[in-house]
Amino acid sequence: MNIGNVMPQYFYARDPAQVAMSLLGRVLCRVFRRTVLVGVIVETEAYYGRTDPASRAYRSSGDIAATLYGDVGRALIYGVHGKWLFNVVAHEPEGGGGVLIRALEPISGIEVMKKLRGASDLLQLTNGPGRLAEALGIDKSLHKKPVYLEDSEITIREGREEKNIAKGFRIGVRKDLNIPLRFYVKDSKFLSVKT
DNA sequence: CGCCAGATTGACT
DNA sequence: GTCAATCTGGCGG
Repeated sequence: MNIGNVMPQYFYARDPAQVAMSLLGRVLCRVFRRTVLVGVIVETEAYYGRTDPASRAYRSSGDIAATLYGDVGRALIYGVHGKWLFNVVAHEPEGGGGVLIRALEPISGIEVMKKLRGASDLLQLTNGPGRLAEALGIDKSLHKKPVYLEDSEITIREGREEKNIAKGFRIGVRKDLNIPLRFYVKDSKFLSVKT
């Protein structure tokens, strides 16, 4: 598979929902101790800024909120329930927001992913935000790193443009907005929840 | 400084 | 179906 060049920074300078949709079929590429770990993005969620009750920027002015309103195309690593979640900052010039990567289809470096996860089932390696972070060795040390630079430890690449897209409401969110902000590749076997 | 909730997961009844 | 481990930021004392 041709994983292509990195997506340029301006790719992320749009409405988070647009970016979340456009990221499906793209490739997440992580360089971890000389090994390249690669997966195709099959599930994403969009989050907004202060107007979104589910967003960490809803009522905070800390580092995470500042990052959500800062440079687009940077990783936002956030810990919940002891797991790390991987997001990319994406928003229009005057706004704030980001995209949560929720599931991948493993492509390369699968043996290393299995070792990092302590699991052997291919379908269970990267089918959830906490799981894919563990499988790719993602932790807070990648916080704020650009994903649009060729020599970055973590990058997002062209891959392909996915057309078979389905929508739904966000997973695990207590106070969701009234619009569907979860996007996934219909019929993928690697989703975080079955629908 | 202590307490609590949360964009989760895996083990167990 | 239930439940608790585990980590960070926000908020009250």
